[in-house]
Amino acid sequence: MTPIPLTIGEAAVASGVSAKMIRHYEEIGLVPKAARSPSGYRHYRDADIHVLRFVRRARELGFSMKEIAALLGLWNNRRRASADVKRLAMKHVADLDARIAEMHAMKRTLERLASHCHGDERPDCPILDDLSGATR
Amino acid sequence: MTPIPLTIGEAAVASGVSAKMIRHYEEIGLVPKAARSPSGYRHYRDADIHVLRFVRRARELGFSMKEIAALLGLWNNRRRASADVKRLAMKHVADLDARIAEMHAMKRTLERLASHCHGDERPDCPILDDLSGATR
DNA sequence: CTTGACCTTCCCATGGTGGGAAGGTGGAGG
DNA sequence: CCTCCACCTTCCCACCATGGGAAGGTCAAG
Repeated sequence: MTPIPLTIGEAAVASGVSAKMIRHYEEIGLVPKAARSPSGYRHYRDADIHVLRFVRRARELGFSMKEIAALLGLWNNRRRASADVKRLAMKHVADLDARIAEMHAMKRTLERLASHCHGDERPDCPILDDLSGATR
Repeated sequence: MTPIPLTIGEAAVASGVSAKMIRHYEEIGLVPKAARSPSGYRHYRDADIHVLRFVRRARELGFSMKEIAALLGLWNNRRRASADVKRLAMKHVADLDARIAEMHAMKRTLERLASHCHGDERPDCPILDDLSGATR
């Protein structure tokens, strides 16, 4: 019943983080250095997989590496205040909002320009006119 | 009345593209190589500034460098079909839509998690629970 | 014992952008 | 004319997150 540790490839499958990225996360200090077998192979236990999954999930939610480092710190700190976690999350929501608004503005502009473009064989095109600075 | 060419710094101010980026655009072949003074200084005429402004505007609308290269090609091709421009623009709108949807999904998830987080001194926090894979 | 799948480290690429070092140029004021 | 400063040049490095691939070591199955 000794828990057999996983190799990095198995850990990648188990966590959903590529082996490349696991090494990278270790290198930049986001996750602790993995234990090594006598021959130098990294090996991973349940707790390590857990951390990797945490990182993957946070990436899926769009957190930056710095934010994830902070989240991992809070996760590992049993005396954290949930307010700190919430603040970090809401800050990220605000960032998302800003980026969404920016892209939405681009989208609106493009749709407006495209709606005036006949989109046929003729060369004249309000989209290019806008880009070239005409009539602005 | 000979048009005095601008230095790269002046071109940067006139176009809104930093000198760094002007050199970069030239290096990757996005814009043609600038003419040079005898001492090697790049110099820019109105037409060149026009191109740089085109690039800046396209970047503001979120087009990638590859897309901008294509747009510049169409811009310079008097026999272009406006349909080609429109297709490129609408493809970009679709890309924006996809990214917006992705970020919106992140936002929704985070808001839901945060709404269940009391955000006070206590350590227990549904946000961290979700990230750590609990109750999924 | 060979073979093939895996592991290791190392370097390079992406996409845009910026910082900065080391050295040359140009123009204005003394 | 000389000096000074702002500008120009090229070159390398950094970011963030990820992937590709080379060269060489390891392990297990056949």
